[in-house]
Amino acid sequence: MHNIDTLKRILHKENLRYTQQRQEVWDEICSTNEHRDAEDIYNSLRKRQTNVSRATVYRTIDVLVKNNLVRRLDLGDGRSRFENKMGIAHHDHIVCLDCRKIVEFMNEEIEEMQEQVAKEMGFEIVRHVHQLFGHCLDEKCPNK
Amino acid sequence: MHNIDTLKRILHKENLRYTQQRQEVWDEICSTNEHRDAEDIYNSLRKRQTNVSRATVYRTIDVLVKNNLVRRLDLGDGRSRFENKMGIAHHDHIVCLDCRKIVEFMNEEIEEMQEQVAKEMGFEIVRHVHQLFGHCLDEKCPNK
DNA sequence: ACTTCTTTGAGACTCAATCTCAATAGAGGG
DNA sequence: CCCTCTATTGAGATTGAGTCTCAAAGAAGT
Repeated sequence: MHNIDTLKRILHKENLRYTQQRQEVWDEICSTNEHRDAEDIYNSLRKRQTNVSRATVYRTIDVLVKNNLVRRLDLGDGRSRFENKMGIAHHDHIVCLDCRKIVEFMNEEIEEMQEQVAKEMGFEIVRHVHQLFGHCLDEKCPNK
Repeated sequence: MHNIDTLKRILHKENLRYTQQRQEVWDEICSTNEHRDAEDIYNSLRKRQTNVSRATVYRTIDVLVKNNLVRRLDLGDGRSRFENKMGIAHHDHIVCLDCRKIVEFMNEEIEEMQEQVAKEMGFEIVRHVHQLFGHCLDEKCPNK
């Protein structure tokens, strides 16, 4: 699996050591496309007998985020969610206020307008947050 | 000052009593257009000999936010900022990563595209967060 | 003024996240 | 393969924004 090489590469670049724990955290994050928080990831690791401490989970995620292997998502509820970013195209999120479902969207025109706006205001954008919160029209969603 | 009536109106609507402390917090928030956190507001009150407890500041802000007199801003750094919303048109924010300056922007086209996207994904938007983070080109800004 | 019910304030508490520091373990050199 | 030098780890303490508790103070109607 070339995920091992990916991790080794960025750890080397950062002058950090390749350890079993860091590999476990990275594997766990790569194992789904859900948007999980650090506690979820920690619990998933424990559930499969892999003991990595909470502190190490947080520390490793920080390195992965810094190196663009993982994306940090702040939905304003006080805990960060994380998603694997390897080979994943840029997108933003829509969140259902009823069922907490998270859906991804991407619109090239919005991205461009945003650049345009920043330019007009005298800014060079480094990153942006664009989240839509509302009600999904899914049958299975509560409040329907 | 008709800010008193505004506050009295919403407190009455919420079946809450009109108190000196609530008036003080509302006055303080109305006194500037900065984007301050709860601690800033609490400190400003103390500085002018107005003793309102931290708990009351938080509680009052919650009522004001719920009733659209105040807007809560989450810039992802772990504390909420607040801005007076009375008669202020909708806008989003650009934040300078160097000098932490916050500038407001509003673009009708982006707002529309956003609605369009949500519709396509089967959502009815209630609110959105759109923030741009980058470097401002201001002379006085550090890193320049 | 009296009664009822809400609000307030001080400090305890929560919860995600970070820090501390002794014990453990990579990684290169011999 | 072992040794040394550091980085890393884990358990638990700590932080910090925000919330909760509960006795005392204060609105508001009668």
